[in-house]
Amino acid sequence: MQDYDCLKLENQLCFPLYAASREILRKYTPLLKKIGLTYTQYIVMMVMWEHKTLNVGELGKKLYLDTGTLSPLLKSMEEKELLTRTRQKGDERVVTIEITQKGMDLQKEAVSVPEQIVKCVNLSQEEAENLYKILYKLLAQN
Amino acid sequence: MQDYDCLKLENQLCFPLYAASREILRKYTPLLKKIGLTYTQYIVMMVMWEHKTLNVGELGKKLYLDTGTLSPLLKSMEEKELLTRTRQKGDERVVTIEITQKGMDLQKEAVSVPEQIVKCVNLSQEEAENLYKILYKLLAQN
DNA sequence: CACAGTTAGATTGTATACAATACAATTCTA
DNA sequence: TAGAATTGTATTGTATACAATCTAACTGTG
Repeated sequence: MQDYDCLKLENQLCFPLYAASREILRKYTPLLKKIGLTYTQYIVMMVMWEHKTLNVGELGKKLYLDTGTLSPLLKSMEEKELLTRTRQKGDERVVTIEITQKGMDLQKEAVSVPEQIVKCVNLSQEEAENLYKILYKLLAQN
Repeated sequence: MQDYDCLKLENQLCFPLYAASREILRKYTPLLKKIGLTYTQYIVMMVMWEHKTLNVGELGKKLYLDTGTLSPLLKSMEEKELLTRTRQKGDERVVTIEITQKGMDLQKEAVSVPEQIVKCVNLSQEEAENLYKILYKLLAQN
């Protein structure tokens, strides 16, 4: 006689993590659409706004994304002239990503996005900090 | 002179949520592959193991998934004979999902999955409970 | 220097997600 | 009760994710 409680949805920690992630993402989508970005493109831009130039591997490490996701994503963002892709002299295996002026200009339009998200996520300061800490602890285990 | 700190990746709450969700999912994938399931199919099975029969709408509400995801998913699970789909008599719009014997049998093989996941997620009891509570608070805001 | 091993990205194949739209069945209402 | 809304699913189109595989470039070694 086996106990299957561990297989109940409500006893899973992964499920609310997965569901909450998608719910929040769904809130971003319409806001980001106004400035012509998807969520994944948005987090790439956040890194690029801060660092200006980075190679594909470094970007992947920061975003926890592999090249199967990044390669086509970066290609399409290059077509939209948000960034450029150049093979690195000295080591042709490495592709350097650099933000363009057009990409930098987009930052001004993006500031309102986090502001609007905060409004519809009602966590106390303490809960938010706690969540942040625990999630980064999870991420550090890789 | 604008302050763009709110657009730094490290100041986002959504990003670690999104990244941690994918990291955990990545840990499930190889384990679930052994019993022939993907993660999304697994959470459908968790609901079906508990409820045996449910319609598409109810399932979507429990899993926070829309029909665009569920329809093809349930169809492929029917082909694998894990469940059946039947139009409801009395209201032909409703599709009733019912778990099959083969689907029920899979539960025995699945119990080891959460056990193995727990081993590679190192949170204290308190952190886990806290995370659980905050995530469900987020989910309740929809 | 030849070449095995490694590394950085790109490609392919499979499986989601979800917005937007479509559609058929049901219910409401003038 | 006929037509208008509503409801429950399905379909289409777009954009990821990631495992697995591939390929070109680089590196270390005898």
